Amino acid sequence: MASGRVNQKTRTRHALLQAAVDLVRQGKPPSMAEAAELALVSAATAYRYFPSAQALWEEASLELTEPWELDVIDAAGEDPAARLDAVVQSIGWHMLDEEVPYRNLARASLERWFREAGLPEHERVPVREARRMRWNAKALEPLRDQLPEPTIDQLVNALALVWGTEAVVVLRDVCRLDVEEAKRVMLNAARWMLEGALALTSTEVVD
Amino acid sequence: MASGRVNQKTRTRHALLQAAVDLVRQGKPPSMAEAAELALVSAATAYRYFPSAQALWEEASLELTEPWELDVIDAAGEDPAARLDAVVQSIGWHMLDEEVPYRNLARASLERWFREAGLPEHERVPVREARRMRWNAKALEPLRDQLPEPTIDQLVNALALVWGTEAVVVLRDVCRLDVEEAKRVMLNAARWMLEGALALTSTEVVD
DNA sequence: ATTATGATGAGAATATGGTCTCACGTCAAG
DNA sequence: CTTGACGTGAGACCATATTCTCATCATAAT
Repeated sequence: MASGRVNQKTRTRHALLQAAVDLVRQGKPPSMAEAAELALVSAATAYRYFPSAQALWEEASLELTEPWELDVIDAAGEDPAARLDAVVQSIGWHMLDEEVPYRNLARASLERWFREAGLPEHERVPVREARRMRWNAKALEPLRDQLPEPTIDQLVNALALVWGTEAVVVLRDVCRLDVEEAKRVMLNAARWMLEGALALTSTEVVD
Repeated sequence: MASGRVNQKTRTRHALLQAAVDLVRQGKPPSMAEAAELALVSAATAYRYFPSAQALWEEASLELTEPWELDVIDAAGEDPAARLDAVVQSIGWHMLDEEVPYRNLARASLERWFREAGLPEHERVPVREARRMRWNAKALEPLRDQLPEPTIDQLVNALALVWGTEAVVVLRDVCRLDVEEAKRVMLNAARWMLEGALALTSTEVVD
């Protein structure tokens, strides 16, 4: 027996998570009290399942994230540009359509940096698992024999600048674009970045 | 008479700000109490000058920001690439060297977005004054007659993705690069973006 | 130097986020 | 069906951030 009363526990957990998901959707700030109330659970119990409102919000946001499959890329063919387009148009654009949860994740990781800033190197949580990098790498696979290894690595990193949560924040808050304009810029930025890398690769690179 | 006792007030204000600046430099989390103590001022007084610890920290971070002059750009000559390099190498790289205050500003503006998310359109603070855009626009001025207006606008926005606070966060946290690698990628990303825009401008643009 | 104005300090008061305690009721193994 | 382990609720409790109150003291104008 794992430990009696498994159903009860998963039920409460789901109720809490679901409540948090609803609140996140509404852009509400993290609040254990509010989530607990909505989940018809006492605050004390809520804290037994999630260490803090932040944590709950973060998990709820993750819940609102699409579980993209790497297939989209291969489905786009062998042309790196087309593959990159596919990534940006599916994931990148989706982020622009669903800003809130992604902003939550961005905030969470930023906050974590400050919290752990002064701490010893060990005793740190695996901050972010950069899914983004995998997508970029996968999209650029066909370039393996056209570009030198280090250039590809740099390009993968550079593309991480162009689409993703932070890009959403930049395009919306800094550039003050509406969602449609932001999508256009994001896509063009990705295309330009790739094209530029291909064009400049022979000449100057690095500082 | 503006309102007696002006000196006294500016003195306390400066003391507080200076204390906060020191604490920000050390990466300390916002704390009115700590800043007040360091400034030899009571907490109550501190709150008379700044509405919250967050606000004080934000202003202190702004203080640690370099007051860059647009001159750097013209000094780089007429070549857009060189002008862009100048911007990235001065401002962008500086941000990588002085992460803390910039991260503070990023966090502050992100938090503000959430705080004001549910609010009526009016009653909002002018969130961010995008200095970044001005720099990019200025750097690209020589392109005025080579590229169509809308393309330049898009490029200005796209470049905002490549260098700036959010770019610092991406390169350091998501890509997990050390400062030197991050500098190289940031510079190359900017160069690629420009080159790509020049190369693709005639063919496909926008979605 | 005197004084009225207004800045300040100390600490009480409030709000909020999170922890702890313990009595209660329920689920599941027997 | 019984029963004991275990999840839960209610509220006390603590810590921190911000506000309030009022007495005190410094400063600028006289």
